[in-house]
Amino acid sequence: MTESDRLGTASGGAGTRSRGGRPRASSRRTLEDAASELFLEQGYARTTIDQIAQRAGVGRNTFFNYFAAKSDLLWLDADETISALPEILGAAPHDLAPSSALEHVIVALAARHPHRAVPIALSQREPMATHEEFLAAGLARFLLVARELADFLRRRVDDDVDANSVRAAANAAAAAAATGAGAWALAGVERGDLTVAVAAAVAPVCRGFAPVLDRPGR
Amino acid sequence: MTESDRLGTASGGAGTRSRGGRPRASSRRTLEDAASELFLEQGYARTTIDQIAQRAGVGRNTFFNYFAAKSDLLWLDADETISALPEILGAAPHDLAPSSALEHVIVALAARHPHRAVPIALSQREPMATHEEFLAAGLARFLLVARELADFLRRRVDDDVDANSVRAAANAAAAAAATGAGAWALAGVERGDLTVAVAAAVAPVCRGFAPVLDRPGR
DNA sequence: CGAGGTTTCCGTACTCAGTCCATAATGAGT
DNA sequence: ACTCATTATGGACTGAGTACGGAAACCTCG
Repeated sequence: MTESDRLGTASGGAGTRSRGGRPRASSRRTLEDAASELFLEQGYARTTIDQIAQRAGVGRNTFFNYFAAKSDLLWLDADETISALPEILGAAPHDLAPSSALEHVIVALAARHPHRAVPIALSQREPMATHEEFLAAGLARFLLVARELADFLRRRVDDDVDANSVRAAANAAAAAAATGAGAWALAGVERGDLTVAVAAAVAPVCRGFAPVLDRPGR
Repeated sequence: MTESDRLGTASGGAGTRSRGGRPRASSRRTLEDAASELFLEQGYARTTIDQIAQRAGVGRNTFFNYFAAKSDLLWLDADETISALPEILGAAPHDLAPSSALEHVIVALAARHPHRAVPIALSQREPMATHEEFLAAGLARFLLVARELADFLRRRVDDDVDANSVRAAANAAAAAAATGAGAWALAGVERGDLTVAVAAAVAPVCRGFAPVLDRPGR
């Protein structure tokens, strides 16, 4: 159950198998491994889904049974981390002001990320089209995180706080976090700690939104 | 020259025609109009590039001569506004602190946008895939704006300010602006002023980054 | 006027991601 | 054994984006 429900994935995780039905073969990991190998050998752009499925010894349609798009393969590690966000949101201490809680959960999420997991698309020379595809797929992750952050904030904030301000805070903080994470990922082999990069980027945003979010009345 | 160079567009504007060569037919506007009609009639998803080209009385390849992707048609108005950003950056008063200048230029850009121009993809019921395609294409615009803002900031900021902080500020401010613009676009027929929506979203970010950006030394 | 040169236009053909559908396989529950 | 739910698989299809080659239109220089 480590890999709860993925993103656009057609319910890739076998978390909630009600009962019955043909059991999933272990195709998911096989597909991931085949894709990783091929990406290292030929790069992402020059690897087709047919090749991945063929090397995994599986039909082409089975690929789409596990992944909604080819670009999902570029975000496997990030998805793993992101899937822990709800748990982190639930465990956030209640004595923090909303702006501080926002900063806290983002840093906690970054701390959860395995240190070596940097997307394949960045560690290899890829054509520009691949880079754009990578970013577009990342946008979906960004929006998912930002939505969860906004919901989290909305629950913690006084009722008279503008809903648009809440979303602006969540999106701006998420963008700052993404910037920090991007800088971390693009740094050389001796990149520092992801947590500090993210924290440094997010802190100013949360400070700026503190007057807006933290108990404007009372 | 109103429409300088577009985004991925294969140099759509006839701004820098060195000399010679077959003159462009007036295909660009014809294609835009044909696309608008078809989008209203059938929606974006159910409209193929073949149909657009055919209605415009033009070959299919000519379409890609003017637009790099189908999704570019969803951002024509926004691109028009964004193309004014360099001019706005150049005209920003020099007596402003960097964080205030950042806020100023973003609001000025929003003020430049025509009040009625809201993307077609939002004013019509479209399948989710279209929405995602729309957002992915918007990401390219976002990154373009954020990069220009970061360059602008880097020029205005003291040398000892961390480059990553500069990019975080630019990205967070751009994300806040995009959030405000999105809320504005999604609001009903009686949406208020884009400028105030963007200003309200961006102001806290700039306030938060002020201690980081504005003369840390001296 | 003609000869390059350059750019746009157009048709054709191709690759490949993603969708749809019908069918078989595999197990659980009864 | 029978049903039901789920997965696996194969085949066919759509449509975006690319590549290439050649024709048309206009320029400038001789």
